[in-house]
Amino acid sequence: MTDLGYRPNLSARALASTRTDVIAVLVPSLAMHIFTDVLRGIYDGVEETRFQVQIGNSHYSRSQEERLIADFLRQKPAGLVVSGVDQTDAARDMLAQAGCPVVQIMDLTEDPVDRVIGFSHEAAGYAMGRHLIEQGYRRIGYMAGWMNKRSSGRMLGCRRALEEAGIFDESLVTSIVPERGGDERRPGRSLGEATSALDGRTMLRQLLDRPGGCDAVFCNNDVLALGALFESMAMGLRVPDDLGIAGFNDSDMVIATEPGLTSLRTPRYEIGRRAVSEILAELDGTPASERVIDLGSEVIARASTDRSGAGAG
Amino acid sequence: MTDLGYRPNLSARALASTRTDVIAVLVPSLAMHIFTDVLRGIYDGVEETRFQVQIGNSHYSRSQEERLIADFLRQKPAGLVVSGVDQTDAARDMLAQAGCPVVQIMDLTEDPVDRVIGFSHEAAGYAMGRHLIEQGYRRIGYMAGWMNKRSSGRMLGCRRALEEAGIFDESLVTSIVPERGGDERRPGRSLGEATSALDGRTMLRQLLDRPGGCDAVFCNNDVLALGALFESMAMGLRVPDDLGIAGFNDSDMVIATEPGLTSLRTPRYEIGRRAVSEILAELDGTPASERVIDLGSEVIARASTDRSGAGAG
DNA sequence: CTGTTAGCGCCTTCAT
DNA sequence: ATGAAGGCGCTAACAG
Repeated sequence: MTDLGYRPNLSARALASTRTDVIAVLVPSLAMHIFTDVLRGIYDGVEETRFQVQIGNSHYSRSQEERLIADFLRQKPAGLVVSGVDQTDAARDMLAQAGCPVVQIMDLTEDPVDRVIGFSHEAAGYAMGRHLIEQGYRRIGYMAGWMNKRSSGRMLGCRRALEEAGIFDESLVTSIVPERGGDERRPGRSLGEATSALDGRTMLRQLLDRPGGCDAVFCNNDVLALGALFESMAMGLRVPDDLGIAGFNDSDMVIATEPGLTSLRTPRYEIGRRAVSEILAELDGTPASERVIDLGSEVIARASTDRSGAGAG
Repeated sequence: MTDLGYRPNLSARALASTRTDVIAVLVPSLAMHIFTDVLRGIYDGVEETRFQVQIGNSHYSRSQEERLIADFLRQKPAGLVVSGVDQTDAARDMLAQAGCPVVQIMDLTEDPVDRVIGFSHEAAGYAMGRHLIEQGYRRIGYMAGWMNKRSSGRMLGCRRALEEAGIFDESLVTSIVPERGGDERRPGRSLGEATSALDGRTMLRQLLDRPGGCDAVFCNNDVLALGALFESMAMGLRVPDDLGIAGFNDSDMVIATEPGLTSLRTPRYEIGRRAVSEILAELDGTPASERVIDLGSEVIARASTDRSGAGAG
């Protein structure tokens, strides 16, 4: 087998076939580690294939997302991956007409444009709510950096669990900025910028100051949880006895905290990986799976919410 | 001004002009937050321009990097950004013949292929070494997740500072895997995977077990430093009195620890941003700056290494 | 089934 | 200055 060194010209091929080998990926942020993990899965998925990945950053703005979709579609991508299921109607229409596989990721919906791969944020929030209740916490707060459809879903799930137990208290929900149409900007800093651990410290103090205080807090991400943990230490609160702390994402940084932080493991890498494999399968004409693919999530219980006496001090 | 809605066909344009609007970016890893920040700068830099970004992941392998460069060059990119300055000779040759602006980033060299934008890791390591010495530490350890040219540079800089002070001890250097030709794999996990805070805990224990122990540790990244901090707490060591801890990168997670973690702020976002603007300038025919652009770095001293008595307990 | 040929839509050159 | 035309290298349609 001699390699003649022939390398087809991609531009010519693209022009003649009106198709490129580009898989376009739209993420709402590059600052949040959560999407970095998805991208890792996507890049690993296209490795050793002829496909290239192009990323667009919508900065959590639906209008910008709409523009990016139009731009990307112009290049006749081989496939399109978009984050979330709450696109504008115009965006949805474009996606439906894309003429290539389209995968929505990181959330679920009964009615995907083409295919959706993710997990239920509502179920995830519910599971964490249940976990905290089962550990005996009764004044459970929710701390969100700022709201979007997915983080609201988590909160709603948690709220449902608390309501079922008759212990929901509206005043124990705090966030930096509420959701507002999907085009909001967070005052003082750019939207989509990662919340910092400092926010977690601030918000924990807010929650503890509310009438009745709180004995546990479900943080919207692990960085916030880390901040809450340090604030507890600074205030002399014992975790998990005086205060339970739970995070979200189960990022690598939290597995070594002291006490270990309970968190919600989400299948970020797998979602990226799977999104690519579904696109490749669809291009091959072998779209194996269902249109709605739920990869689930899992509460990883650690010492920060362990009141059984086994792991707690 | 009426918009006729004419949208040139990018493939045809690329074919006719033998040029694309793609800026190709090569990173060694997508798992390390450090490169995510660079990418943010790059994406912000191309926003509102006609340029697209394509990312290649070399997984810290020079041979894979070489292949990716060849692949990218085939598409006649508008510009090329590569991480580091230690490419293979073949890769350097290709880059020199690229026929487009080439920017090496994240390090410095006297002899860039075209242009280099970064900071001196040696100087950064030296500065941190000096800082720890000035705070009165004498048994200073260095903890690297695993080695590459840049992390070795930091270590060498720190070493030089310690040698100048006559307190360097070879046995106080620890890492998970040594550098070995740039194509190494870390046993047990894939190379380029982020070191976890657990590694920081393990390595701190190793360092403390060495004959003579250690009274400060410079960690190769903030996640390691976080692990070291928690391990100290678990062992009942007081930071910064019994043990000084310094990290590297000054990531958002460390600014809220208790005590605050001293770290080295690096211009990651700016490097990405600047790489793009240099490419655009060169394409415009207005290559303003010098070929070697040093964006510097800065020790951010916090309580974790503060022995002045002011901030320490 | 293999071999040939006409575009794909733009850029660039050359003539006007 | 403006306009006409060839060709970039490949794919796909078609003829043999």
